[in-house]
Amino acid sequence: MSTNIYVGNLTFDTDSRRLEGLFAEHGTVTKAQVITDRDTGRSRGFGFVEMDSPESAQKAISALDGKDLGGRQLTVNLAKERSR
DNA sequence: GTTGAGCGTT
Repeated sequence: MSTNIYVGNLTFDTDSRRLEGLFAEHGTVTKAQVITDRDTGRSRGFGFVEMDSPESAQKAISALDGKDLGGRQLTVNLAKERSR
């Protein structure tokens, strides 16, 4: 099982700590990171969150996927492997 | 506005 979560369609003002706070409402967040472009340093509008257990991750996903945040509907699902 | 990095190879 995976505890790695992808969070997309974020507003560009959303940061890691906001993600952490959001997911912490549904489980224990072990890591939270909003991705910024490595080359330009600009926000990419998505991030990743890791929970302490698969059940927490799933719970957070079902609870937050499709949620409206800052006017945009969040895309939340299990993250894929780093390579793309 | 959509799936992470950096370095040689899961």
